[in-house]
Amino acid sequence: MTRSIFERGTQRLRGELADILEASKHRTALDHESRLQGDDHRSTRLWLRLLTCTSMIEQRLRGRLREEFGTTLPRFDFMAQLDRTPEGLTMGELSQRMMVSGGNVSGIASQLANEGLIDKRPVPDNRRTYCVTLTPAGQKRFAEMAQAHETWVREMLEELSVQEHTQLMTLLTRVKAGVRKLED
Amino acid sequence: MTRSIFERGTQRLRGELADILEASKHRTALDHESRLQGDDHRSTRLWLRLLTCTSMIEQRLRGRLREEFGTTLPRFDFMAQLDRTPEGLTMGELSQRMMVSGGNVSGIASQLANEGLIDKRPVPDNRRTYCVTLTPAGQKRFAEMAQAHETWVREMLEELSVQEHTQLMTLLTRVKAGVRKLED
DNA sequence: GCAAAACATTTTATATTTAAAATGTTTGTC
DNA sequence: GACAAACATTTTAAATATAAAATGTTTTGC
Repeated sequence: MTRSIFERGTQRLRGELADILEASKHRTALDHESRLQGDDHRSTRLWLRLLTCTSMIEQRLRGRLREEFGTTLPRFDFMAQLDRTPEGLTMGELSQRMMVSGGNVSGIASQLANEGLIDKRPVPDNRRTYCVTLTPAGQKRFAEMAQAHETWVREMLEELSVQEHTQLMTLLTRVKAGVRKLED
Repeated sequence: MTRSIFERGTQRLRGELADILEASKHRTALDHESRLQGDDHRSTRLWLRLLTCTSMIEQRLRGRLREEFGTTLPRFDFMAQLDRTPEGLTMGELSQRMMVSGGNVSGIASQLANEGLIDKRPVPDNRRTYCVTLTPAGQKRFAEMAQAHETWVREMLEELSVQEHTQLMTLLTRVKAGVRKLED
């Protein structure tokens, strides 16, 4: 594999890069990566690219969910987790899986409970925890949304070939493992 | 830094089975992907993997910025964008680059202005816009944070080889382009 | 010129999110 | 059994986020 032009490190190539970035400003939309400096480390570049991709997809999904189902991404995520586990989840498990704080889950749960989309019943042998499940109405509602959601996601990622999907998945597995390793 | 499950010691006196279950829980931590069903499309799997990676990195950075600099990710992002462009940015440009709403940028800007970290001065030939720049104090503060920030990001992504970095970057370029194409 | 449209920003109202404190509950130790 | 520690959850306060309305300003089309 040949070294990237960014690593040859001559002043001239730096200048060329600056020109390319400058020129592309006019046709390229602005995003998180616009904050990059010429001397930023490739890890920073990669992180901002990752953040940009996720933000773009997230905003598109959020808009669609609001327009077509009058709901939000976190509420959809909450219901998706429950749909996956019909036997129910505790608030703590939901918090962990959704990767948000416990207080956040509490708030969303009381909303969904008020709307009759989820059930929250005490567990006999542990009065600290609740078992949260989708109600039949919640299951029905989620099924409709899930289908649309999958269509939207496919639409956004269908540019990639099956092989590229696999490659990207593999690389993200490595990222995930690397970050997880730091969490102990 | 949270201690591992194995070091907590309070629940050690359970059966062998419990330990095995506990151990396997630790191996595969829960996250967004836990909601996946066997029949979910690979695009959905990829999206959730992407979301998980971004969330993990985001949470780590947020915690560090709070602990070590008493600030937040959006404020850091705001300052990073300004540091990139010493000639200044308008509120609208900041909103676009940070990929958040205009009202949001307004709020963060007035905070940072109150703290003397940014300057917001009117532009002579267009009274609708402001030119926002870092003050010298803001530049100094940002420089300290940026160095730490880069270290944290490198730490999280250093598992990947240079080649993997490049591959991942390339694939995310394709994702970005694919999503952008839908935005009109 | 002049009205209408487009623009840049702020304000408003509401919802989301986090960290941390508060509230009960269960477990471990002696 | 007593009691401290760990636990699961909710509540609180502050920050962040959005969408939409409001406020000025500039541009456009006639």
